[in-house]
Amino acid sequence: MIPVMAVQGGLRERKKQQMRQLIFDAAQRLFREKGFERVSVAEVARAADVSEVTVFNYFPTKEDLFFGGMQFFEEQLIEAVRNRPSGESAARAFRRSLLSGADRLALKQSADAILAASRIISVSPSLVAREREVVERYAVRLAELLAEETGARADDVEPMSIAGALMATHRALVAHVRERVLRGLRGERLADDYRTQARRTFARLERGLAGYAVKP
Amino acid sequence: MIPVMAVQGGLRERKKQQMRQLIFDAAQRLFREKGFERVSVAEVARAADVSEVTVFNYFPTKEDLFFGGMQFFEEQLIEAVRNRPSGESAARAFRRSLLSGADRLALKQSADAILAASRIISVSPSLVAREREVVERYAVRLAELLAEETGARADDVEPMSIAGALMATHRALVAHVRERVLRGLRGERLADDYRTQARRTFARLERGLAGYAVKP
DNA sequence: CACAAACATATAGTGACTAAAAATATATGG
DNA sequence: CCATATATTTTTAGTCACTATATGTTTGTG
Repeated sequence: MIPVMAVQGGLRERKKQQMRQLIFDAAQRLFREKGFERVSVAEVARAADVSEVTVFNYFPTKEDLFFGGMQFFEEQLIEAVRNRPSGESAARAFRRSLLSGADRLALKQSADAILAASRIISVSPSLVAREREVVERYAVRLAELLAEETGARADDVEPMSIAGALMATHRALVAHVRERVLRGLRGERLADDYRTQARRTFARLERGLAGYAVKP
Repeated sequence: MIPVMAVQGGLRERKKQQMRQLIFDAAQRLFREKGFERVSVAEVARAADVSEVTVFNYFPTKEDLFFGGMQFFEEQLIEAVRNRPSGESAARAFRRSLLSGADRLALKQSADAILAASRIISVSPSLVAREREVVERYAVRLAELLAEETGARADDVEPMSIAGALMATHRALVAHVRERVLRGLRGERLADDYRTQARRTFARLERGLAGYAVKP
């Protein structure tokens, strides 16, 4: 007998979604109250009124309880490069995608969300490590895309080097914004600061490092 | 009473060195035999005939048992940038330091060491994570150096972006070499391949990304 | 040799994560 | 509507990295 694909509106499927949401919400609340490291998975399980094993059933690692189904911004960056108009370089598309996020940065709710997340992430080695891992995965994907488009050989270093450089720049910008938000910068001034930094850094990358930090 | 700095040749100090070496050697042997994940710290302790707590006394994490007191190559990269001759850019110094390691790569013992290490690291998520962490630490240090030299403001993105780009390139080269070594490439052909890749990638970084992957 | 400091060990515990089996809920064919 | 297959949850038991604490042991010093 062929197993039927779970019906969208089936009770079982709905309960699963609810259960997942229930556990996730409980976890998020606890993390915001006490920080990531000071909440145990057992505690999350108790708060959601399920067994510890069930938590691991929905979220394979504790870090997943924090990042949840978060849509990573890096996804957009890759899509922007993939769908760039002809005549545009990969770096320019990457830059464009980064800058297109600047407007949202001015919103109060964006800054608040960044603030809340930064506070929790920055003091947790395992969350910081997870972020690094995620960025690296996207760097590899971007490198694959670049390799394909430029017709580079599968083991050429150039695509990965450039993908890594672009992702490193993205990360540096994220770190910068977090720092600024933690220091209270908000609204248009935050967005402007971000745009300025992004433009300056990309100007350097696009123009090349040959002229950077030449010893006098 | 002022505590006297431990005498170099004191018995206590010597025993400590020996103990450390004993534990480290036992760990290395086991890792090479069975891989990193399939060796427990308790196992290392038994092999070295010490208590588990003592192992953690000398090596705060299991990963330290693998990397030990390894002198990270990244240290040299930063020193090369710091001590570069006048007229030379940071990227050029970085490149020079990377290329200066090419000769050693041709040595059989280098390739063997790389092979052994790659095999163990690549299949261990925690060792891979540790490597990422180490590289990031050095990227931050390099960024600090660049910021100081260029007189950038403490929170400017540019230095971290460029340091990240350089370190990403270094990592891409390392990944490439490991791949090649795993596939059996050795000696001068390995070194030549490395040099070629390094030169090509740096040519791109130095010339700038504006002309890279421009969509037709 | 006596005594203080450094060091090793035993013991007990926390917390993330896994394997396996039993219990419970849901879907489905008749 | 019921019987049964299937999915999901829970219980239980365990592994492993790592920590805290108390206690024993060794080494340097006056």
